[in-house]
Amino acid sequence: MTGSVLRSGQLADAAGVNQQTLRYYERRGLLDSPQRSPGGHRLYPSETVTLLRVIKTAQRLGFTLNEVADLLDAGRHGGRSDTGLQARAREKLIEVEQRLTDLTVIRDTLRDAISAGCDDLVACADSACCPLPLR
Amino acid sequence: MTGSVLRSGQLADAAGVNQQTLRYYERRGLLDSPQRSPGGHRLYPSETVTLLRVIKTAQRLGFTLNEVADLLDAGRHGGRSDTGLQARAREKLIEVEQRLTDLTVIRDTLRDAISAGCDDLVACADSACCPLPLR
DNA sequence: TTGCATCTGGTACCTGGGTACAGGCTTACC
DNA sequence: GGTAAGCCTGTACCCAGGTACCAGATGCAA
Repeated sequence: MTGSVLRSGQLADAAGVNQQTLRYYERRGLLDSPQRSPGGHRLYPSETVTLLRVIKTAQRLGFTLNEVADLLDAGRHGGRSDTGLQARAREKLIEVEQRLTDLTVIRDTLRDAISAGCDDLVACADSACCPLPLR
Repeated sequence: MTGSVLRSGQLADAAGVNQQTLRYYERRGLLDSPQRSPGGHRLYPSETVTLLRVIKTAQRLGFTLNEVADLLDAGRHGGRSDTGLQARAREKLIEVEQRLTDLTVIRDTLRDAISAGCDDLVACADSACCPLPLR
């Protein structure tokens, strides 16, 4: 069932990814070098579609491609929990929470600037009542 | 009081910015080309320190340098409110709120993955009970 | 066998926000 | 007027995550 083979265009279509991106991921170590046809064309096992979905999911969770590559490696040769997904997800969660905090401050500041009626940054810098944190 | 003149190194120090960044901002249109000494050295009016603070503040609020440049231009030749800070801050607020929503989903997903004990992305992709949105 | 779609490697380019370096000129201070 | 610090231009490079283009080779069906 999963034994079929895909050419790069088919894989790209199936995974919703640009064909160049496949070669890029191969260079980055996210995809193994696939089998080749006698003429040199790449032949991917169909599981690669799943792998690409995994990569895209991890990216959406905020992992960089380097981190995704590490994560896949850790999975491949059964690293224990200090390098596995659990530990890394915990670290990433902390990063995401920090970013949420920062963005919340930014949102509140924008709201303050809007309700204070600020309409010119340079003028605000001279005004004592502007809510913007002009350092 | 504000009539003094700064050389680029002094301005960079006063504003907490790299000296190359000043030239970069000049190229990008954020800073006007300053006066020059007879030998060609840049001489900035001391108000430029304030301007740099304004730029840094706008950046912290999530505006790109292009947007900051527009914002400064709008302030300079008194554009009315469809191009002023008010309108742009409202647009930026919407972007920031969207980003907050996205990041909240990401945070919740990370938390789910952690509490479900996921430790291998590829294995999770085959498991029906994994909470990760492997599309 | 012809003809078109697809694929190849290599290289260059993109956005965004800078930073680094080289080789030469200017300025400031003693 | 010597010397050291500071500044000049131009160019190249960095990060991340791709995308675009090229000429030439392959794959596949009729």
